[in-house]
Amino acid sequence: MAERRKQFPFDEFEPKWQGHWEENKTFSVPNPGEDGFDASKPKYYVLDMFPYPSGAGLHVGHPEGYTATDIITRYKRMNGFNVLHPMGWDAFGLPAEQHAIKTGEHPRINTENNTNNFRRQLKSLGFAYDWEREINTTDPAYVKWTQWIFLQLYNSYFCEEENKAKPISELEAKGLSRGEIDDRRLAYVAETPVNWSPDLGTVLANEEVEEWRAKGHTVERRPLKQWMLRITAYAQRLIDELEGLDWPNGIKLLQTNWIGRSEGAEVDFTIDGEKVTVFTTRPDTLFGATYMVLAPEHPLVEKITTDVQKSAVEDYKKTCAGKSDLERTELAKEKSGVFTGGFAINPVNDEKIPVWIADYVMMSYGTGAIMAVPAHDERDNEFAEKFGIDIIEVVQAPEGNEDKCFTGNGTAVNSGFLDGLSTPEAKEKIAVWLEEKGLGKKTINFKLRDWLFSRQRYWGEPFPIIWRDGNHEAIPESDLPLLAPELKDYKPTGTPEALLSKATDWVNELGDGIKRETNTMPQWGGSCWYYLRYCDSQNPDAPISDEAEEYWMGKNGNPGGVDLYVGGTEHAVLHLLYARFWHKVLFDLGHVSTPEPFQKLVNQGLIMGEDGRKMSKSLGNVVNPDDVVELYGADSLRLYEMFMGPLEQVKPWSMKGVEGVFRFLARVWRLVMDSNQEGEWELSSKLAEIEPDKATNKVIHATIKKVGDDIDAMSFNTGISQMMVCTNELTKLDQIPVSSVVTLLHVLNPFAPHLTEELNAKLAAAFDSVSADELAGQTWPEFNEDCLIEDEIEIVLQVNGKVRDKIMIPNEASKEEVEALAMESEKVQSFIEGQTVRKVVVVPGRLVNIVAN
RNA sequence: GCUGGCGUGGUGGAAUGGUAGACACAACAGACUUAAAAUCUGUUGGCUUUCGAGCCGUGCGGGUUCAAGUCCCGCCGCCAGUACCA
Repeated sequence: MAERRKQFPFDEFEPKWQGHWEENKTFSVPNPGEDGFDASKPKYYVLDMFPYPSGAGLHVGHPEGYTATDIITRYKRMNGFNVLHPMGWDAFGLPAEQHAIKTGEHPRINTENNTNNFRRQLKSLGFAYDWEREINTTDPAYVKWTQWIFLQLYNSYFCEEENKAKPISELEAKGLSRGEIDDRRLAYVAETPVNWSPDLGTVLANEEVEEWRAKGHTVERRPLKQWMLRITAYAQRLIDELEGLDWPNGIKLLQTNWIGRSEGAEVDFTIDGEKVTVFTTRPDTLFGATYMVLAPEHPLVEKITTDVQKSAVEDYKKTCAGKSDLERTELAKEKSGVFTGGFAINPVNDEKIPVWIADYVMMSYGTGAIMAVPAHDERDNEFAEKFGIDIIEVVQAPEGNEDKCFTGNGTAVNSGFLDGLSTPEAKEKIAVWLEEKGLGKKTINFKLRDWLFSRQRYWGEPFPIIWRDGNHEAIPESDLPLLAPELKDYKPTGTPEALLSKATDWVNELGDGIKRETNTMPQWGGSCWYYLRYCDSQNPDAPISDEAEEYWMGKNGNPGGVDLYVGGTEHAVLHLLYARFWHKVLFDLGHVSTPEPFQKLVNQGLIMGEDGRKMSKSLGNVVNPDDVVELYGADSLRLYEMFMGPLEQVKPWSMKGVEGVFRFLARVWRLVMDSNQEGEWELSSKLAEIEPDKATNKVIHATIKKVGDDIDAMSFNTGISQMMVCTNELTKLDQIPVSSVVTLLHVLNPFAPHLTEELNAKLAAAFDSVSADELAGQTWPEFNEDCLIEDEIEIVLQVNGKVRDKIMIPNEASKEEVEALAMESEKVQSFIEGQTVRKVVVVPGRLVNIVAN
């Protein structure tokens, strides 16, 4: 295959057209108020998840989603939309910093090299991006606004009454103290146990821990003072407002579960006169609580532990503290715990129940304390059996249920005043009772934790914050962007001290005992709002102008601004949740006009290696897009990625499959071009400016319709197969109507833009009837329903559901006529001979089913 | 364990409840060629066949329907996410 003869000169015309598009800024789209802006056109915003420009370059997975959005972009343009289709770089991040640690080189250098390579690769695929809007999260001009948004968070609080963020100045006006105000900011400082990775030299968000552990780094927990973002304030809205979005149900569910709302009640127990509140979703089982468990880190543990138990409790706490979360889960098979020696009073019956500590109770969820009901909770059951604690049944299972530990809804028993009530009724009654007695109340708990937002690395946005007398303060907006100083080396400090603390001059440059904050923001910062910046990427005065925001993210009745967002499932939770959170804050503060960022979301499926396994360097099954472009051209790569199967599906790569679509494109080429004696390409002699016959017209119009519908439905693979059918039909003709070929080129253009532009230009040069305008600027061909109507149609004849014959009947035949014609069929007759016809079902235009026995 | 998703030829896949396997890959046969590549044409789910055709077939078992790959119930298998969330 090394010396394959090129079946069409893609290596000549692809770079030519790419250069043409670049020079002419074909896909640049002006903003409202700019030259050439056409306000009469509706907008369509198609967004790709922007890549992290890694050293490995583009992977074949990238062009999968990018080609899909590119097809939509070109199709929408041809259908009269102003289409915003931008690209940029999520360029902060650990790999660049790891590289800097190794080489001593500033991470910016490596990042720039990688970015240049990515840009070259994307341009070689002919994507219709508006490169004028290109952004890079590490650009000072971009960092400035990321920091600006952080300050919006810093200067806001969440107003419970109005369920929205409001300016912190309102609290100042109310005369709240500094401490009270700082406690309510959406961006705040807290001392919390964090995931510290000594070899990465940074802390990680809970959500990131697994990823870096998998890469072989160690992560341990330790308490540290960190910047947090109050995402929990938005938990309910983040669930509720998923409703109006056109997202895959699986992703909505994933987010909902991640936020993890659960309804229940808080109940106050007392231990030695000390109040301990537990959270439970089953207050109806309160009479069955036979022990209590506190998280090992619970502040009350020390107080209630008896002298006898002291050393056992201390030992247990030590073991837990030493365990990472991972180890804690790995050991989850076996319950462990220690009795504190203390007892709690159950408020419903004044029973004394033992208080234990166990690592199956988390300090970070609920109140860090539970009432254990071993009869109706599997974990408590396992624990109670192991340690010989009483198990009292308080919910009677419905008839027939044999579960050893019944956790469903039933009827309350052994529960005093609750006896005989159904579980929901009992929950209601006990809640009222608790509230009346001042012993508890209904509550809602979320799994979602506040977002740990600081990192100790270098290659990220510094916080625009200074410390004065132990208090934090925002730096003035006019001082943005605040850029990190140059460092002599990028090695981790080995302590949780941030890397920027090495730059002592910078830290202290403001004098007067003022110190700069030395933490930096995580990579999420830049990626949380990049879709907004694209709308107005060069604006020096604001992250986005109101006018641009209203047009591109605009109010068209949808809650989400971006019309279509395509990317991998790996961002199903974190990125999408974080971006939604920021967007909502900006919405509350009046900076954006929609409550949600992304209206429609599509996840492309992973592309596996040819061996069916995940592509990886170590398996040697990675496909480099550059190689594919070299051998078969960009159009072939684009078309193949769309032809492999449904976009959302996981599917294996096949070089043979690439050859298949390459052959198809070669057939399209040969519809127009022929090689002469000298082996040069010349216009095909079969082309003629003739009216297409009925059959040709039918396939052409069927193709216009099917391809258009399939692009709308993002069923690209079936659209391509229709174009293959169409091409095969045209190839068979002795005389090929030029108009039909031109139509085919129009519908193929979004998929294979280079080839179609080249052929269209060649046809335009030879035939007056062909417009010399670029296809990219032309409109989508009109589809004529009449062309699909046949005089005669084929009808399937079934007897008892089995196909027995096919007949041609006039298109306009009535139901009765169709039935009569069906009964005349000899084959039908032979199958119903001697039987009684019970029923005849006629499906117009399709089939007749005769039921007989 | 829980929550999603998926099971269709040798392969990727196609089928508003209405002809299962479109389109493509691979394979085989033929044409062109000294030959190969490329290209073009044909065959290609299984079984039976008197070559007319017949029977079976969408993971397994049931059901609804004139009609089920598609809808419902119960299993089995694979993939992904998640992990003691009280």
